[in-house]
Parts: sequence; structure tokens; C-alpha cells
Amino acid sequence: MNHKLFPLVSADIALFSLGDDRLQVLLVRRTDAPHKGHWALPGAVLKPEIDQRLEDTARRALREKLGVEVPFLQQLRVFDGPLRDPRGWSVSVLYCALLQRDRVRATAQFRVDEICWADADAVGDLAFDHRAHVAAARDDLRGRVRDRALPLHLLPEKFTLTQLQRVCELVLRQDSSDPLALDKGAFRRRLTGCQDFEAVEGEFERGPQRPAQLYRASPGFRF
Amino acid sequence: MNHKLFPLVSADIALFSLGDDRLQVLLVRRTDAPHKGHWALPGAVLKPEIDQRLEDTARRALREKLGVEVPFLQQLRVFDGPLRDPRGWSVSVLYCALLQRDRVRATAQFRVDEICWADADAVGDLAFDHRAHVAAARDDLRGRVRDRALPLHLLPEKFTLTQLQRVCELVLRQDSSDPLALDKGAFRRRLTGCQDFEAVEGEFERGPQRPAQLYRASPGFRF
DNA sequence: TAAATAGTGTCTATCAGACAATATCGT
DNA sequence: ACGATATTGTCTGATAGACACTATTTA
Repeated sequence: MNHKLFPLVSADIALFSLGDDRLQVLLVRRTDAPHKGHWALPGAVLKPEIDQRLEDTARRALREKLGVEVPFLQQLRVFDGPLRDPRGWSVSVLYCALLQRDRVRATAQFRVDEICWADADAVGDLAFDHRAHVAAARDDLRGRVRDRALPLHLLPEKFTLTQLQRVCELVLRQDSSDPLALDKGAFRRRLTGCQDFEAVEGEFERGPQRPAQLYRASPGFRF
Repeated sequence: MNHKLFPLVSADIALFSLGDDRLQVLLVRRTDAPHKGHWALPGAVLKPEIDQRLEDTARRALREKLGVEVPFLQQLRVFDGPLRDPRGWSVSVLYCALLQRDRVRATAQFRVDEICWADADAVGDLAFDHRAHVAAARDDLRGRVRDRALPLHLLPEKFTLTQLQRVCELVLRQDSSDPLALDKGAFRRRLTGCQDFEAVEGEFERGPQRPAQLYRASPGFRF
């Protein structure tokens, strides 16, 4: 089979999560050539006989390599060319996913593949052109949150508005010294009428202060 | 060569232009199987031995099939799956381009391939899943213009602000009965400080009224 | 001068940021 | 009552839409 006549098609995933009060992205150490031993985004080559959609390829990669299931995969863009993969002409479709950190630990911690969380703004050299993938996905994520999208999947199932605000601040903050803080009043005002989440009636986060109403993502929420 | 093991990779282009005071998209009648004789977006299958980038595939399709050169190609998204092309598992990368109508007529009118301009909001059934391609590209274009992007490539090289406003109105208008009109004052106010275009000093559009300053897109303008 | 379109100014409702005030818990 | 955080309210400057006004050409 001559690879020169058919491009390699793969799906790669930028899986983001919050850790150490920073936006981080999941990396895996490659166990096979090419770039064996180097860090890369999780991904897989499309298997036409198995995958019904390229998104299935992405989900398969996350499941097989990490044992992770994500609630939503956002197709971002394509990276292509004859040189980005030493095996030849290749097409990589980049997907973006968000996941609460605990959900990854719970399912992936016993896998043998070596993984790590890298700061989204300080990734080192990666295999292929994955560094550009991370930059594109991170910028897209920031842009969406700046444009008022709510990254609810970075939060636990039930969350308070203060936690939601904190998550948005961490996503938007480009470096830890940045004292970016959203205004509480303005933040909550713009959430009124938002259909993306709903109050869990009668449930509150309790502590040594006034209880905080708990919310959850709406059934059809995507992001 | 077994196609079942390698997906077909192609680039398709939604080329928009203004005609009949409406946003229209260029269609070509297919001269080969599959879907021979049906209308479709212009596109081509990636040739790894020729194309250095998928964008080159798109440009090659426009050049070979239509004799058209576009100033900018915007990669939009991927359509994929085993059923969208009867030849088997396929991946189509959709590109969007804008072009002043005259530029297409000037270069493409003598080509033998049959072409037509279809209203972006009233395309009939097309080959493959190209109807969804058109919808995605049209909605993306509208969204960008709604978010203040200026589709300068739909205009002649030199244009007046009134013409620019008219073009934005036509792009945003979803059907001809829609009386959508942008406010002249607000439209011009938001253009102050815009770096996307610049005045052509000393050049004016003349007529039976006060002369109108002519503008042109800035050198590095992309859209 | 009239017609026509270019270009600018004003008024106001709305909104986001800044900041303050109030509410309700645990202790 | 006190500490702590949740939630709501007020003030104000900036902005977009609506609309009116002025400017400059040809006929």
C-alpha cells in the first residue's frame, strides 16, 4: 500500500482541564514511532472499517489510550501537509474537549501509558505540529469564553456561580501573575436568562457563610 | 489500491458573490461520476504528489475547473463519514471564499464547464452533502459580518463607504423581502479606526451629488 | 436653486464595569 | 454578635440605534 498516494487521516484531541489554578492540556508520551518517546496530544489514525465518523476516531483514541469519555467534542480545524508527519502527506483534524480534572484521574489513573498535564500557555516541544494544535485550541477556547461561552464541563456536575466565575477567570488568565478578576455583579448580571444551565432547586453549597445555590448544565448543553 | 482502507480526502469551496442584490454561491455541474450531471460545489480530490497544502487543492480546483483565482481561502470545517460519497469513506474540508462578481465572469465565462449562481438561502438538492456545506459556509459568513467583519473582497478594488454598507446589508439579509438596513451613522462610526481598509487619498466617486471618498482594502487584509 | 447623496452631529436607552449594600449561613 | 461569603442594588461612563442636520456636487 503506497502511502504517497493517500494521505494519512487522523484525529487529535486537545483535552483541557483546570489544575494548579491554571488551564492545562493533557499530553501523552508516544509509545510508537514516529516520535516515539516524545510528548504529543492524544489522537488516532482513522480506521474506516471501525469509525463511522472522525469524531468516533477521536473518542476511540481517548477511550483506548486513556480510558476517558468526554461529554462533547468540538471540531476546530485541520492541519495538513506532506511534512508534518514523517510517514508522509497527512491530515489531522483537531478536536477540543473540556473535562473536570477528577473525571480524568478517576478513569485514567491506572493506565500504563504515561500522561501529563501541561500548562496551556507553556507547552514545550511536542511531536508533529502539536504545539501549534495546542495554541490553536487554547486560543479558540479563550476566545469563546471571552465571548461569553460558559465552559461548564470544566466544573463538577453541580456548581455554584462563584465557582463558575472562578473557572472563567482561570481560563482567561494567560499567566499566573495576571490578576484578572471578573466583576461579580457584572458576571452574574449577564447570566440572567442564560439557558445553558439551571438551578438545582433546594440544593445549596454550605459552609461557614450564607449557602450558595447549586446549578447544573442544562440537558442539551454543548461546550 | 483498496479505497476501503484509505479515506478519500478532498477540498470543496463555497465561493460567494453578490448578484441580483442577493448573496449567491457558485455551483458547477459535475461532468464525472459520482453524481454526474448534478450540481455541486467546486472541489477536487487531494493529490499528494502535486499539492503542498490542502488549500492548494482548493486553489487548483478553482483554477482548473473555473479559471478563477481568489484572494483568500478560509478553512471552515470538515465533513466526513462512510456514506457521504458513494466511493467510500471520505473527508471533505470546506473552504470559503469571496469574490466580486465581475472577477468570476471575466475569467470563467469561456470555460466549458457549466456553472451557475444559486441564492445562498435557496439552494436546491446538490451532490454529496454539499447542501449542508453551503448552509454552514453561509451561516459562518453571516455570523462574521454580524460580528463586524468586513467582506471587502465582495467589492471592487476601490469602493465607497456607502457601497460597503450596501454589501454588508445584502450579506446579512436572509430573504429579499427583508427590509434590513443598517444605520448609516452607526455603521460609519464603527469604522473609525478600522485597520482593514484605507482611504485612497484624492480619489472620489463622482456623480450628481457630493463626491464620495474612495477606499481600498489594506495590504494584509484577509477575509 | 433643486435634487441627490456624502458625511457628521445629537439624543437616548441600554449595558458593562466599579463599587456598595444587604442577606444568610456557621460558630 | 462576628466572620465569611452569597446575592442584589446603585452609579456612571461608554456605546449603538434612531434620527436629524450639514456639505458638496451635477443639472
